[in-house]
Amino acid sequence: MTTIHQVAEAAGVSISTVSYALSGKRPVSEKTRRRIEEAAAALGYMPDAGARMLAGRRTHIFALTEPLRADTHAPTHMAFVLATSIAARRHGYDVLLLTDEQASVGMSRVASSRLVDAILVLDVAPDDARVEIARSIRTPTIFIGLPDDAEGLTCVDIDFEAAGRLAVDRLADAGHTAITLLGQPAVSYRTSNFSRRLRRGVESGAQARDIALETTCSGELATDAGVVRAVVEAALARGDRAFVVHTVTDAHEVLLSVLADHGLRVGHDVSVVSAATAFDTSDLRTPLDTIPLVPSQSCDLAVEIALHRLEDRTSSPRIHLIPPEYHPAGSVRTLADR
Amino acid sequence: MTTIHQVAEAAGVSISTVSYALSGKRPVSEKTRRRIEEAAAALGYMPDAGARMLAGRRTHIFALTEPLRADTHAPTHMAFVLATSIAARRHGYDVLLLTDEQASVGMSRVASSRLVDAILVLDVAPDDARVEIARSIRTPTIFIGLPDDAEGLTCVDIDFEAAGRLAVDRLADAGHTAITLLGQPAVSYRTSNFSRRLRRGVESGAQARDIALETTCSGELATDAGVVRAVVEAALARGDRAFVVHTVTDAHEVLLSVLADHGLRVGHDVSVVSAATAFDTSDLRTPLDTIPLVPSQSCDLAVEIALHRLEDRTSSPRIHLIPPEYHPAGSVRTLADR
DNA sequence: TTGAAAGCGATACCAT
DNA sequence: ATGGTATCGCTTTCAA
Repeated sequence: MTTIHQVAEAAGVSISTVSYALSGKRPVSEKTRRRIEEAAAALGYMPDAGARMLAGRRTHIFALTEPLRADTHAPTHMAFVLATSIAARRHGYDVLLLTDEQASVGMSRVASSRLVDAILVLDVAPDDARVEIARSIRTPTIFIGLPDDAEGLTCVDIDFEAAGRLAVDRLADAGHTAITLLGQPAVSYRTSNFSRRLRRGVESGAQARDIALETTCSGELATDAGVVRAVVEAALARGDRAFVVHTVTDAHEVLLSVLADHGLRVGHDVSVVSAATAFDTSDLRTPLDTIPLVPSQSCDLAVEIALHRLEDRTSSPRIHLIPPEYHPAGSVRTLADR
Repeated sequence: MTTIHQVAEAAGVSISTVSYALSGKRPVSEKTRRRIEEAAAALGYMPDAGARMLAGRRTHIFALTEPLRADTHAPTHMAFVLATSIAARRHGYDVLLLTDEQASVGMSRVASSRLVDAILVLDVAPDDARVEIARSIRTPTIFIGLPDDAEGLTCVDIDFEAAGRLAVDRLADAGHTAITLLGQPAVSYRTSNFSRRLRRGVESGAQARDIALETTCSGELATDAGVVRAVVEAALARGDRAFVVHTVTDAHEVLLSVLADHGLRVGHDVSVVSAATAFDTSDLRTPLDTIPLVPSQSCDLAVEIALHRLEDRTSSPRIHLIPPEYHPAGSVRTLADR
């Protein structure tokens, strides 16, 4: 093992100079800095993590809590974990996993043992148990998602309400007067807040634009092709020609296949907007207008806020809502087609 | 923050006694131990992670490297991460995530900074780049999976070859003389070793039992319902009435639906064994005999081996293959049905 | 611009 | 059975 002493000796300087040269926390003459860097590289020096944690005020580790619920959509979840990890590494941070039902206990543990500098909370439930833990510890905690009671918390999330309104606005602009929301499985409205918020946005958007709205679920526990098919058939029977889709891939395909069965051309006879989807809709048979859910947006911001909180301990909690983006792909009919 | 000194003072003993009492590494009289535990609990004492890492020879952290490839099956992957995390926590260990393409760099980093005591390697590819990294570092590294060249490595995995043979044996015992292996998507045979090993086991089993074998893939890049349907139709046309299924959920459903279309009763007219599946086949319309892939089996063992390696640094690398288990559910025809 | 040295908070050895 | 203390390798103040 190479220590800072050996690097110092090799470079002919003191250990403090080595420390400062490598951390950049104090100006070091160009020449000695190069010597130190060369020595460090030659010896394969890497500061001891434990020593750094003990002496410094940073551990360079974030905890990431993720309560793997049964209804967790694995691919989306993984995308968030990956995005968080990449964002953290970009700032020299590693990610410690706090999985399973022990997430709450784990938070207290890593906080009081000073194992991590901050905690990032994924997959936030409306009445998340981690909320009260977060309030009880001094370790900065950032929620990626919005619980019902966010008092005193720092949260980062997409503005799902705005996303819902945005989707409706586009459809209303295209001249539609009746919209069907093809929503998440019913269980999602019980366990997640983002689905509710999106639905609320769609509802308020419809009200504001005087649109007739039908909101539906894509199944009970999971997305059910039969349910989706029935919902779409009913919508078409009502005369609805505009859909806001907020669910997983499969339902998109069912929707498109039903529309095709009816000989309806997406972007001409009917309009479809896919809202808050984490996957790539360009793989679908018909490209869809999307309001994408980009994990890196939330995760990058969460990491930055965490770091900022470490710099400035006095900065106060806040809710950061990221404005939704609309990505057109021709699936909403234009004025020319009316 | 509570330190060991404060606990010592509160309990009226020295810090070394506190350390020993809490770690149990030295006998401490029943009475003083209770006093110490009470004081620690009252003060909410939790040893400082950095100090422990520096002073002790353990960090109590495992690294878990996972290269999230495009074809990674997210739910299965998550199950392995969860199983590892649970096994680690059971021994007082936390799990540090090493994601993305930087997995190799990350391994060297956490090894030379002594951030972790051992590294667990998930989702092992046949020619995994992490193999050479593992050979170049001193940190004990356990592969959960088997690379082509495992020389000098410690690996834990299900014995997929035995699983393949087992599946064939059961079908042969039931009197079948022709079997179709409904395999993974083609890409899987390029990126994973376990699919190859299972196929090899099926092949050698078929040879040993003098069974006509047809091996197929369930699509090119991903499981493709059309391909699966065609494969099953072809098998039925050939007269095959026995299937070994080794792929994800969807293909199972397609298989069952085709069989139903033909009026074939699973467990009577046809036999089906699902091999090395991580998901719950009892959700299918027809329960299937399975040779389950239980993540906790591999992960628990991997963690135990890692800990053992830390105790006894001289213990030599080894490949640990876990024997497959056969779980009957009535989907293989019995003698009575012939 | 650089160096010396005081901690950081545990563990574990050496005493008693 | 318990206590004193050297030690781990770094960060950071204080001095020069």
